[in-house]
Formats: sequence, structure tokens, C-alpha cells
Amino acid sequence: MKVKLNRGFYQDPDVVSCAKALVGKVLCTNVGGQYTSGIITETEAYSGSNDKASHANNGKRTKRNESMYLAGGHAYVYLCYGIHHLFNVVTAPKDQADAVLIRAIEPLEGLEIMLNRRNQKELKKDLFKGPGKVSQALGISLKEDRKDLQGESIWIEDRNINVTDDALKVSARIGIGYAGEDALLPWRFEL
DNA sequence: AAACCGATTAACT
DNA sequence: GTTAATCGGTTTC
Repeated sequence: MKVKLNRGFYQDPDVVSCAKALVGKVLCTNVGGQYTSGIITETEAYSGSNDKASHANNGKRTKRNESMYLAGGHAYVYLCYGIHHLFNVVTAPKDQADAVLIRAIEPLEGLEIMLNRRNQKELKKDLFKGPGKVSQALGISLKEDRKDLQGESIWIEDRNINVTDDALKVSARIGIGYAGEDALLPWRFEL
């Protein structure tokens, strides 16, 4: 059974619980006429308010992070280190600026296409583990920024994959050492 | 107008 | 374990 997540799912005011809930869901893209999908296996929560690691910390609002202020259920894509596109799911009601970073997937459909995009010939370990790799595999670029996840080019489905709390590994977020105490928050979730 | 830098990755030693 | 690659956005002058 495939069910596209509806607007209500993304309106959860608690970005941490939403990040948890997204693990085990299926991220699908239809970019350049090519359909690909994968099971989300790792996420991180970023809270718009009171989280030094977030681009929207302390109500910061710039051209880059503008899409974080959209209603939950939109995409926030930005360029990191001048090289990698990082894909986030905006959550919570409009203007709360919460977002969940998708850090890893397990390929499901369109494996050949995803391997091609990654310049790989065969499936190897860790090929789709890492936020930059996820975006590359699924064809996500800055063009997908601000996109509505209810649309036809990028969306998330519930396929009844059961993820128990026990199966989830919880840890501190990656690459945000500059965030002081907030770098220690256990807001990273992986299978 | 120029400097500074990052929610990373791949290719090294 | 270390480090180069690379560039739009943000900050600073």
C-alpha cells in the first residue's frame, strides 16, 4: 500500500518527533522524466527557534533559508561547501521554520538511474549514505528548493514499513560543531 | 566590493 | 587520518 504523506503529516509542531516519523518512509522523485525512490534511513531535526545549528536560528531569515518559513510539506534545498545539495523537509506550521535533513536512503526503485547519477556501476555499501549523496542519487538540486511535496516531482510515501523506537539509533547531529551546546542534542535518527 | 565559510565527499597518505 | 575541491550566501569593510 502506497500513501503519499498529506499536508497534515508535515504540520507536526514537534520537529524532533517528525524527524523520527520520517525514518522508514519512502522518498520519491520524478526529475528529468526519471522516477526514483528510496527508503529514508537517516534524518536530523533542525528547530527554527532556539537551535544554534539551524539556518533559521533566532528568527534569522535570508534569501537562502526563505523556504524554511513555508508551511510544513515543502522542500528546503541549499548548496553546502559549494558542491553538495542538501535536501530538507520543512515541517510544522508556516513561519515556524523547522526542518528535517534527509541524510541517507536505501535505494528502492530506479536503482540504475541512481547509480548513473552517482557515477557508479554497482551497488556498494554507503553509496547512498550521506546527505550530498542522497540528493545526487535522487536528482535533487536547487531547482527543487521551495517545491511543494504534494506535487508531482518530489514527494514522500508511507508504505507501511514498520519502524519501532527500539530499532532507531539516536545520536548527536553531524558537522555542526559550531552550534555550541546545541551540537550535543540527540536529534539524529538512523535505522 | 571583497572576504569568509560551510548540516560534505572523495581521494589521498 | 588528512585534505583539496568549490561556490552561493552572508558578513564585513
